[in-house]
Amino acid sequence: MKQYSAKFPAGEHLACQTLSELTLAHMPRDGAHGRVRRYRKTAPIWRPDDRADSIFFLLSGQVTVGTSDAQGHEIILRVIDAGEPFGELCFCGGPAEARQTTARAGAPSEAVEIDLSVFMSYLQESRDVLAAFVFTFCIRLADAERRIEVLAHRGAVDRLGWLLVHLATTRGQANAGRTGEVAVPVSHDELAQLAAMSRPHVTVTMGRLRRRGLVRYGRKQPLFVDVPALTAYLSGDHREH
Amino acid sequence: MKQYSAKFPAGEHLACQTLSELTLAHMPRDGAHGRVRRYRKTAPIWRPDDRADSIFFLLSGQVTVGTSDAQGHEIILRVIDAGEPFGELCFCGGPAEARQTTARAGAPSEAVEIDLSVFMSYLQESRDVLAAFVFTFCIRLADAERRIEVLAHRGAVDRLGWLLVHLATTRGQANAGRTGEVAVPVSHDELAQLAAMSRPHVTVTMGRLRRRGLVRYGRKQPLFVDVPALTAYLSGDHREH
DNA sequence: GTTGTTACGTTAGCGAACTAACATCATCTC
DNA sequence: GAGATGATGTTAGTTCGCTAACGTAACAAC
Repeated sequence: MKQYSAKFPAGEHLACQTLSELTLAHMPRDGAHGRVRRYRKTAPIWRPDDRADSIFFLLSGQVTVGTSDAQGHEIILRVIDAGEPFGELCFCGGPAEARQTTARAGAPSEAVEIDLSVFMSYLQESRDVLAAFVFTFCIRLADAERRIEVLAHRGAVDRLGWLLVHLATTRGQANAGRTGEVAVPVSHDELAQLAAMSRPHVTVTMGRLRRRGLVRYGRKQPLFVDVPALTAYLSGDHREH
Repeated sequence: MKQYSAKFPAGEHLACQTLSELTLAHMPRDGAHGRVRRYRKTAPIWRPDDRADSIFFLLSGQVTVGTSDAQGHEIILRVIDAGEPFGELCFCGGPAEARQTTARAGAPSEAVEIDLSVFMSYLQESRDVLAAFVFTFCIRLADAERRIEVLAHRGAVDRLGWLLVHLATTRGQANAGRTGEVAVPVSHDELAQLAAMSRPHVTVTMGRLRRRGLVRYGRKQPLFVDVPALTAYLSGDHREH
């Protein structure tokens, strides 16, 4: 549960030394019966019309799942990091359904593809695997609902600000620098696709947050988010003057 | 799987006479050990700071789960209809976490509340119950990602239009009238909270869709959505003139 | 070391959506 | 039926964010 360790500390959980996210380690013989595939950067892994009849585990690299609207705007639904499963929504649709989305390698990547029917038979064999699958779904649903919450904010400062808080708590890594600061490796373009705004407006809005000292970044420096300060700023009435 | 019957016809699914959404019928002795609670319209069921240490099943009525931002805008994350479980995100957070959201009765409602620890022991007892739980999560994750997709559209016509398509395929009931038309019982105010726009602008935008014959409604008549026509309109380049 | 590439930075002008306020229509309550 | 309530309809004026275009900084390839 690496990406959620900040929000869901293992120690506080119910009774769950067994509760963990689904990984390739849950598959028998380390994923035998799966096909290992390699993808170049920007290469598509599935397309909207492809059949949803398999589930993937990302071995290395990064994958984004998203769609694009009629005007050609690409939007990111979810980012997958190494070790995580993706394409898992085939579970409730069945192999006759289409993916509807596009998955694309955001960096050179390797993934194992397992047929849905094979995967389902794995699920039958162990309650632990099934429980891990539930846990993964639960975390992703919580994540998706937070994204809905973020996107529901009108106003660029709020939407982008809450997005940064969300990213910092899920994908960020604590920084050796000032306390509260978290490094978030993300480009303005990716932020635009996550916050559903234009890239130039992301730059303008980020500049506004930077001038207030809520984030820190530069042409060479990666992005640092001061989560407590940003949260306080967004929660308060920052509409004055 | 009532609300998804249109999208996920049972016949086409893998091997799943057993695959169904989690309902109170999956709980032993029809939910003994659960507390039945009654709520008046608009009464809160949980608040953001409440502990997430129980799961609910809605017996009758309707519940909305949502949040409100710093400006006081209420936004709806999800709508729960009779028979469905809610508050299930406690599963991955554990009982020490807060709900973060607000659940509110949208109509006079009855619900069964089951302690998380009791519920977890129910999950241990049957693989079918666990599988149903996975299925419910999977459907809700798919639903949440479609909501993200909807909210990522800029422009009121697109956002509201795709929201109506989404609602029609999930909550709508086929109409005896023209084919393709689906009745969707929803107010402009609720649409505003779902699409993250102001209520007046919803009315203006709905009027625009009505003039084009894509939806049909009136002061007394409920809302009918012409799904194929609306989908075609939104998919095409309707930017001309 | 010039060129291509990628990401961040900036601006002008325009169209879109919000706020705030009020009008209309139907239903419910007494 | 006289209000009260709640939902839809409408508008004026202002703010906001988009498009489109271009500028700048860092880096890689050769």
